[in-house]
Amino acid sequence: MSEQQPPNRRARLREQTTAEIKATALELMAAGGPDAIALRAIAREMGMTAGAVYSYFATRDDLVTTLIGDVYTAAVASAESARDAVSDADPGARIMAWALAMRGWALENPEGFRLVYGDPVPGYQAPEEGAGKEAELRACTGLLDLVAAAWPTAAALQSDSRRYEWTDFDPVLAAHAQADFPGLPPEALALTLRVWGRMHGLVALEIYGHLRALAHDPAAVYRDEMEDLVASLGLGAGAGAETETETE
Amino acid sequence: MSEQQPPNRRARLREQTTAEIKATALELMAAGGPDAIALRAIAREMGMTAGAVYSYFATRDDLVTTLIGDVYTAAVASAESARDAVSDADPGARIMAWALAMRGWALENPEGFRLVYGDPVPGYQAPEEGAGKEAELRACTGLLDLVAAAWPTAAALQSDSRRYEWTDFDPVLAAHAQADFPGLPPEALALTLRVWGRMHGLVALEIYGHLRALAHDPAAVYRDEMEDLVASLGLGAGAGAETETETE
DNA sequence: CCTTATATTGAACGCCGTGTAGTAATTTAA
DNA sequence: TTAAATTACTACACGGCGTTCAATATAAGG
Repeated sequence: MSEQQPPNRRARLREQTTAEIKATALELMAAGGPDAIALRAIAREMGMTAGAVYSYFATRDDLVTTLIGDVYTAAVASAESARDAVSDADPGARIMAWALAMRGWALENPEGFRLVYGDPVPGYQAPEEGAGKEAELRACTGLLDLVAAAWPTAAALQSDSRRYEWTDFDPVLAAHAQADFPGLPPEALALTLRVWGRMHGLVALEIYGHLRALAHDPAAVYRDEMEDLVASLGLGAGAGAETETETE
Repeated sequence: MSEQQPPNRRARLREQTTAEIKATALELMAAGGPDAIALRAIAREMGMTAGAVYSYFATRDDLVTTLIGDVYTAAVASAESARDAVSDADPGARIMAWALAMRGWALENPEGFRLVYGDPVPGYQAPEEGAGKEAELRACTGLLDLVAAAWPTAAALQSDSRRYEWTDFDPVLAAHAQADFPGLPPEALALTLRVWGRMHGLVALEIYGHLRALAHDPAAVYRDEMEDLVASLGLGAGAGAETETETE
């Protein structure tokens, strides 16, 4: 019970209660979907009144925004670590690792996926900036790293019918690309977004229940698709892809 | 005002009111998203009481299910007609037509897309069968037709690392494939689902606002991705792909 | 005409997010 | 230490939601 942090005891209690609110909200979400994130239910669960929550979050949407930032950040972090567990020498395997990590996270936290990539909650409007936006940018830069590593082999395989400019993209993302990968053309950024979409599509269909009724082993279909993606970048899947496929 | 149909005048009134409820629901949805589909709001708009709607739909979820069926069916029909407006002789262009029609529909009816492919409404659970399921199957068979037409050139480009059986897929879809395309292997069905996912991914990201902040011309990115898809099936985009790209 | 089925109303219940006034506790300043 | 200000919280109210139910009006069929 000895206080070690300089800040007030009050501030520590506040931080603790804030964390409990978020944790309770995530529990409710895991149990009943993003719609179950109700201030009254959270307060009830915590033995508080609904109004008390307003001392911590000005509105329910503020809480949801915070949760999106947390969940999204955790998802991206897990994808990053999965990717970095594979050697730089095998860019194809690194892409596979990222893709499988993202799908694995989505299957383990389907409600989190809905929260981040769907309509989180009735009437919610995502803010222009914040932790969620940062996590999204971090996801894109993570993918950009992968695409940049593949670019030497992928460039020749791209159709050159359409040209892009750096100004076609988000300034922050474009600046990051130019700074970290000098010589990389803006077309690589377009390819990054396409890769993102390709990784996202099957997972979104699966999480929202459109795939499970049609295919008994969505994991195999997804793996096939990702192998085709890696091949389309002129890379081999490498030896790192020898993992399970029938798992759920 | 002369009755021509044998059914009761009452039955006709019922049908008419049912249609008005659905139309009002779609208006509300277009204005405020799927969450705006509220029985009380519909009734208010129609000068009724909320309870009266229960004579037509046993529950709000029943209404939503009906709407999903209608909207999904309309979307698939528009994709089919766009596809069939292109000659059989150019399978690649037919695929492009389908993809662009689906994306166009999604951009014109973003709330409809959310209704069909997202969480339509708090706590909604999609039924196992019904018009929505039929529309989904129709979408898949429509895509299967496209993939089957591409199979002669696409087969050789597929990785043969993974084999599928017909029993890996929905029985109805598998039966349709075997009946309509004798000689087509089950791997083509897996490819169909992968194509579906690839067409869906970027659109889903765009509709839910993840792409607009990052790329100023999502249409160009999507078109690139679809051209790559067509090429990956061993097809050329053909002459039919010469349409606008900067449009919104 | 009379009985039966159906459409509709109005009120109620229990959820929800949100605001407000008042109260108790803690922090800060004097 | 005491007084003032900030903060956390409760209790209550408002309007909206889906849903149920008893009562009532209307049309259908015999």
